[in-house]
Amino acid sequence: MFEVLFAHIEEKVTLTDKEKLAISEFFTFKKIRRKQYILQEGDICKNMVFINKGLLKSYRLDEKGGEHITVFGWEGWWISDLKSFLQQIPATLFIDAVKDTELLVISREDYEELTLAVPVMNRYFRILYENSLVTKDERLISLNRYTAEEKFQRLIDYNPEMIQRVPQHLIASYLGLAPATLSRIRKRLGSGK
Amino acid sequence: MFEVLFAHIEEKVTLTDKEKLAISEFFTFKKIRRKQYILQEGDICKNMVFINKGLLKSYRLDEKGGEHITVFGWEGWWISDLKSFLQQIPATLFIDAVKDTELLVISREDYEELTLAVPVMNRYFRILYENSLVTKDERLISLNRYTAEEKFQRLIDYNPEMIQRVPQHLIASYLGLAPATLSRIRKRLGSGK
DNA sequence: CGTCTCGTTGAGAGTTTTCAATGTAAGTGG
DNA sequence: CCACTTACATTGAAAACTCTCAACGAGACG
Repeated sequence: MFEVLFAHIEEKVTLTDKEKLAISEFFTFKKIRRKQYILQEGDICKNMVFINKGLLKSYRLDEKGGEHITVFGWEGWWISDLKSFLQQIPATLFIDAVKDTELLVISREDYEELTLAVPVMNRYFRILYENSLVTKDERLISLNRYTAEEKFQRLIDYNPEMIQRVPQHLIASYLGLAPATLSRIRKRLGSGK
Repeated sequence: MFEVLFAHIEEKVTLTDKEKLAISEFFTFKKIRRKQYILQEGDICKNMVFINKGLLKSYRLDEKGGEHITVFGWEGWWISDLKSFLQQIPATLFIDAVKDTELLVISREDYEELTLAVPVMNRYFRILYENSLVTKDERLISLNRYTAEEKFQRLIDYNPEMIQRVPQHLIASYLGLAPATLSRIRKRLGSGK
């Protein structure tokens, strides 16, 4: 049940069996169905979630009900509304399942406890966040001032896995494009896949 | 010389005098002039930089020489090309001084050493990166699918300090807008300041 | 005083969106 | 297994937005 998580942690730091045991006791296993929410705007984000299997999306709704995806999560990724989770203030994001998904869940208090009980987890989360920052930086650069076509081309170049896993209209939302625009771009690029 | 840095760290974790001494030995103080680079595209980013005083910008140049600002840094902020710094690969960013600036500099090796020598710094950097992630998330949401006017309005609402500190054409670059567009928006908003 | 830097403004060009219609695939319930 | 509904991609045409290019003016600085 914890294999995916431990494998992910051990890419970054070394764990003893004792630490693994300690870590495992902070998490709860959970299955959720397609379309099920794990967080809605206005909720306090009580949990950080590690994805064992499946596909989630986090997004914001605008005034007109339009969905703007901030992040996808699949096997081996963490997902949450970090701001809401860390500061325990109302969330601005929704998170729900694109398909049936298996999760490992840790609460805010347990997250803090975990870093105290297993100090090497500070190091793990530090490295995890470093990597996230790098990813987000690249995404920021992509979104800022690239044309629609360039954004999509960069996704193909740097994140081809997403194109295979995620339906096109969700990719459009992720790139900040109208679905119609993305469709036209793909035609122009010769169905760039 | 280290007051600003220690104050910043102590907002997040507690330091003993011994730890402060240890920390201080990893940093080098440096002054740089307006327009001076601390990093250019293609360099390996050797240092992470804490800003004591002044104003820096980090940016990317496009094919036509256009400058796209990713981040500003002033008193109490860290700046670097994190990807280049952590992985020791060529930088994609430029970083230079908007005005004369004072820095505390730490090298890649010393950064790693520091987290080993003063373990509480793992906690500090973890929290620092958590906060950065929250900021970047909000920036991503802003850039993605908001109109120019909404982007600027959100900057006023959420980051008014930047508007006071940073010249308008650099703000335009930061928001991914042409300077002319930002000027027109301000007129529309009644010189929104 | 001359040079730069920076902000403003106008007009036309280009990109992307919106709205609507169409076709197809997939999913659901009888 | 069929009929019905929903979800998704495609396409066209017009509208909306932002950019580019260019000119101009004001202020800072040496």
